[in-house]
Amino acid sequence: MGHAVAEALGDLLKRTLRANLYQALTENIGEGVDEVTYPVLSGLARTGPCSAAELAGEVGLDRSGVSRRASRLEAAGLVRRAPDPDDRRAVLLALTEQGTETVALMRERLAARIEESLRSWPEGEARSFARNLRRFLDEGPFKEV
Amino acid sequence: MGHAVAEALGDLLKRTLRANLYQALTENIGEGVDEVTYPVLSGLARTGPCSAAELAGEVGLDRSGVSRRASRLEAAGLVRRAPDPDDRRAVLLALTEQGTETVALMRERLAARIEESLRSWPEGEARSFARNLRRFLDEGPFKEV
DNA sequence: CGGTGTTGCGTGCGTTGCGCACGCATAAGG
DNA sequence: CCTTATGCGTGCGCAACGCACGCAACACCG
Repeated sequence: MGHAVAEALGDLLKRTLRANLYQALTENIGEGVDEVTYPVLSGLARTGPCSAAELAGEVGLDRSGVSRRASRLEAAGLVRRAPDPDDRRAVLLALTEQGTETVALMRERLAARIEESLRSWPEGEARSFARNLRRFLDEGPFKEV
Repeated sequence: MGHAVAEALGDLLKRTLRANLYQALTENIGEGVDEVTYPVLSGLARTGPCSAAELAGEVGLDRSGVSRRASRLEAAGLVRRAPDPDDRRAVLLALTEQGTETVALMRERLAARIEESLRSWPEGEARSFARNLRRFLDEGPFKEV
């Protein structure tokens, strides 16, 4: 049982990484966002405005890497650097309106692909799969790893 | 529905990548295998003895990269380079006995972690989750991407 | 109010892995 | 036999990463 899930997860990772899922999703979406910068963009959408250091923890990257990626996104007009009013050292990264739209669009794309492939599933199974996947994430072996 | 799955998948990828799952699994396992070389080792276990070029397609890497990684694994005694008896240009990569044991051990580790976290699930749900995950992979949007 | 340690940020530097392309050895075909 | 194609390893340039430095701004304290 564990083996079956492990095998499937391995395949999932392999395929997503190999195929550069991000690359497919970021195709024709604009100049600044690519498979490299996307995680920062997406992470920023999850966290809301925050510092590069916090975002680094979120996306599992060094602070400097986040900063550099953010610079690219900033140049593309998707991310804005704003001085923290409470601390003049700090810089808050935030999505611009265009950035928000972009990440929404990409999520829409991904969701559409998934929805499409779930369409042929019995309603109940699709629902239980979604629920179980979420549960596996929340309680499973990757909870805190 | 698609959104829920998309969200969960995003989290899954994020966590596995961030946490360097490979790193956790390859801990204390020997000298030559690390999170970089593991995919080659694992891919070789799937394909059986084959050329670096084939393996490259399997793991989604350039042939040269596979060759270099294989060299490391070879130095560690986990992979063996053998001349192809039918074609003296060709080189077949194959797992040594130690390599086979290593990949088996790592899979065991991963499966154990998953098994552990599935233990608290109702038997039927765990089974259906495993089945649906596999099905999602085989029929889903990552089928050929 | 000056001084000292701390925190947050950007960036230079060395390291690492990648893909591309070259050269060499062998196979295949006329 | 000579030409073309195939398979392999490796040098090279590029990109991204983490580390560590320097600078600016806070915080605490005598």
